[in-house]
Amino acid sequence: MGRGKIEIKRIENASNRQVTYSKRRNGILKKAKEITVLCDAKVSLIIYASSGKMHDYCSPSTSLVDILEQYHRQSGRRLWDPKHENLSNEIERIKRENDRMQIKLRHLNGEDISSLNPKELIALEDALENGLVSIRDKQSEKMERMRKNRQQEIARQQQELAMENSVSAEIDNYQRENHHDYAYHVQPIQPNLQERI
Amino acid sequence: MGRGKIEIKRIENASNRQVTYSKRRNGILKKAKEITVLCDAKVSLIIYASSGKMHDYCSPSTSLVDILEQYHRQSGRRLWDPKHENLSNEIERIKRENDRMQIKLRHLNGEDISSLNPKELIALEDALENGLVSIRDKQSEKMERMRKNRQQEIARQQQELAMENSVSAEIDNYQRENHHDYAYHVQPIQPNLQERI
DNA sequence: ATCTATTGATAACC
DNA sequence: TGGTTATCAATAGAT
Repeated sequence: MGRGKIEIKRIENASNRQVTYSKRRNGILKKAKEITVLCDAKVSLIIYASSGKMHDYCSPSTSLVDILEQYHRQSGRRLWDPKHENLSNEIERIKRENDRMQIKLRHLNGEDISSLNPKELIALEDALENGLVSIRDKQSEKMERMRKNRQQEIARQQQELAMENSVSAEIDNYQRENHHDYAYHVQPIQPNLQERI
Repeated sequence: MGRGKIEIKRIENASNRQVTYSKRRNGILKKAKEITVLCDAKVSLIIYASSGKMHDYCSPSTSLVDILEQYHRQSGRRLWDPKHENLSNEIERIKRENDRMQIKLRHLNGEDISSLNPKELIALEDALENGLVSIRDKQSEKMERMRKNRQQEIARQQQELAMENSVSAEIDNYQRENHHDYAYHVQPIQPNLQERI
């Protein structure tokens, strides 16, 4: 229906396709609304453009969930049971992994180890020892680093002090050598200059 | 469209309504199919007559589940029943627990411990030490038990042997004291009785 | 978006 | 239901 007849096959021109999509989509939505009003029908309509944009209609007085539940009952088709099953399996898988880890943790805490054979006990002992060793290594490494930093800081402070002392000494020298009379007047005003710095 | 224009409102005549429903339903289904072909659209359409009879269409190359999942993602509306949500929450919960345990295990192995503060490191060290201590305790306890069992077994065997010896001795005595003549006849028939017991 | 010639859908009828 | 047809509605192509 239009200026010319068209074949029902994919419209190759993308822009034409988009225009047609938009017009027909509105048409279908309108028809859906009409049939619900005219005939007391319940309609659920979901349309996706190839772009991914979605439009939907659901007759008033119901919800998509209702309609899908009815669909589920009437068609016998399982819409979300497969998903349920997947989720359940996933839960089982994770729970098993959980249990394994829990047992491992308990063993590492020295609990429930009666069931272990001697070989397993030795492996467990080794694991604990290795853990302990690497933690102590890291700790002493850290200590060492801190000690070094502290040492460097002390050295730095000492150097700073030495530098300051030498500057004071130079000032003293300068004053003694070049300004005997002047220094004589000044000193009482700042009696312990070198000790204060 | 038809011999006369109609108002879009519920058709009161039930039979007319049914006819119109049937015709329009086919119309919508046809339009749905057309738009999927013409425009690469994905369509899910479910229609219920007021009688309860259902008709549906879903564009090929997808399934209703796919479309509903996409709907779920895009609209954010919850289609899945609470059961689903519960399962999802359960999975999240278990996964979090899993992660926590995984981290703990790695820490106990001495891995990824750079992020721990000194207090945590000390706690970890203590935990490892406690584990080690209790495992070694259990091991030595087992050893002790085995040693004791062995000792008891030896004692039991010794006692048994002593008992056997004393029985032999008694038989010898008996024979010597009460049946000198008889024993003299019998002995050749059962020559080594005391050794066999 | 809007227009409109044309096709397509369908209301009334059988 | 299923078919016919006069009429209305949707829309293809153009602007």
